[in-house]
Amino acid sequence: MIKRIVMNPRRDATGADISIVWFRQDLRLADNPALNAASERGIVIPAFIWSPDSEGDWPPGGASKWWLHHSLEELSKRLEKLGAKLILRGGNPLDELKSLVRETGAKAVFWNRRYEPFAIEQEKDVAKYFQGAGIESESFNSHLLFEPWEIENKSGKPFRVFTPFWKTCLAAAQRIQKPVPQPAKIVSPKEWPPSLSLSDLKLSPQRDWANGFARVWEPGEAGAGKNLKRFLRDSISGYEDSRNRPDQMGTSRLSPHLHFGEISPRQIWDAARQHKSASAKKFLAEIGWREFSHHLLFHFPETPTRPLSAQFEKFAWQKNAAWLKAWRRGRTGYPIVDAGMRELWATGWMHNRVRMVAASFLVKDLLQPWQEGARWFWDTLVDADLANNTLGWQWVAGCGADAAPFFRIFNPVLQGEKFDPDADYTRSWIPEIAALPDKWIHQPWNAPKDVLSKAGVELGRNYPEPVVSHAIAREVALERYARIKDS
DNA sequence: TGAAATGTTGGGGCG
DNA sequence: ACGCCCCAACATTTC
Repeated sequence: MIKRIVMNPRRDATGADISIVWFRQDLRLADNPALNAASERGIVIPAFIWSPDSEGDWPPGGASKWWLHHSLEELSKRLEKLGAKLILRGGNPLDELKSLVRETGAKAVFWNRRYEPFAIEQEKDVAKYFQGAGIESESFNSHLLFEPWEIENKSGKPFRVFTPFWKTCLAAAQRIQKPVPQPAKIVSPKEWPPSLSLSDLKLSPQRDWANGFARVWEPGEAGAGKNLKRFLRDSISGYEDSRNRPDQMGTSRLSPHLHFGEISPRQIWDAARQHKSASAKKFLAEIGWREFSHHLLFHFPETPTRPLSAQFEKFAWQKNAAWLKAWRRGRTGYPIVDAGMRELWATGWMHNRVRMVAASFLVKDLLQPWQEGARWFWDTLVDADLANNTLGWQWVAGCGADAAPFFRIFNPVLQGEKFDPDADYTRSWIPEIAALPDKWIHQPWNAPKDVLSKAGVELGRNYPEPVVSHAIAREVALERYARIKDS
């Protein structure tokens, strides 16, 4: 194909080609193929466009915005060290890219692909426009190990079950590309186009509720690297067991870094596969679940709001605003559930084991639609990711791909006793019952009166009575499930 | 990446 | 010594 030459009077005086790198969920310099493509070509204009109105029904929530603010700050600093600058814009992505091309005389636009339905449409529009305008545009995969259309079962359909999906991925593992190093230098234009300042994007919370976040998290590429290093050094060998322990630092805590692309799955794959243990395989399988969720969202774009299993459309939920509120606030009266919900609120994250317990409780004990839970997580998680969040909630509700059977109902008392045996986790998030002995801390309503009063616990006053009885709620849930089962 | 109900087994107390 | 019962421990089935 012959490239059309576009004369532009404002071309950079050096004559070198100018390319825009449209940063999105790839806020890193290493293993960033779009950035590398641009820097190999010549002058690079790195740009981020804040466009919450172009995110379908899923504009980033408060916690995500907090993270994004700090991640952009870090990316800016890293680019500045290379003599470059991150151009910030707000508005419709295509309009802003058009302006940037016009202002800079850029000849090419590069980006790394996303897989949410609205993001795919956005990219199609951008590619189509620039093709028509004679500007080169190219997108790359850096967000997944494989493209969703590359992995299929023998009849050419997407997998709906994780194990065969992941087996197929592992069999194709030699196709996973090695991470590419970050460009040694980035050539800058003589003059930078206008940029908003970070504070103009208004990503930081008005009220200062995110203090707890900063104590736990270090957004950005450096923080991602530290977490990976710490995990590989301290935790991967015991991961099989410790991953289920919210009272321990047993997980990688890479989820928000992965969501914002501060680290790529290829980098994680490359680093972790050196470890040959069963635990390392388990960890890589978690990267596999992330991969699976993205492939599913690509193939089934309705699933953020609609159950993959159609019969669940008829499930008789029992909407109850008070119960939903109690769950959100961490006031259900079930300590392990409340601890998780408070950890989420305070830090923007919840341990995965506790996510399963808390989610199961909302869906199966409180009979609230899983979409309500997904929406709350979306607003409060720093790692809120449409693919992962959707799969997680549909898995818990039993209505998605490779879902837990509906009748698999977590008992919050047993889960607490099993996975937070010393109750360190529960006590740290629910100080009002911290003085209860281990025997009763996961079920304070069963504690003898004198034990409660000795611990300074007055149920219904400083800690709630259970919002529902688990034993009864379980029966009700099973009965409602039976009603839709064979339809 | 469950839990509860139900079934089975085997040791020990006891007549 | 033997059979019976109880029940804990474990296994299987069911939801």
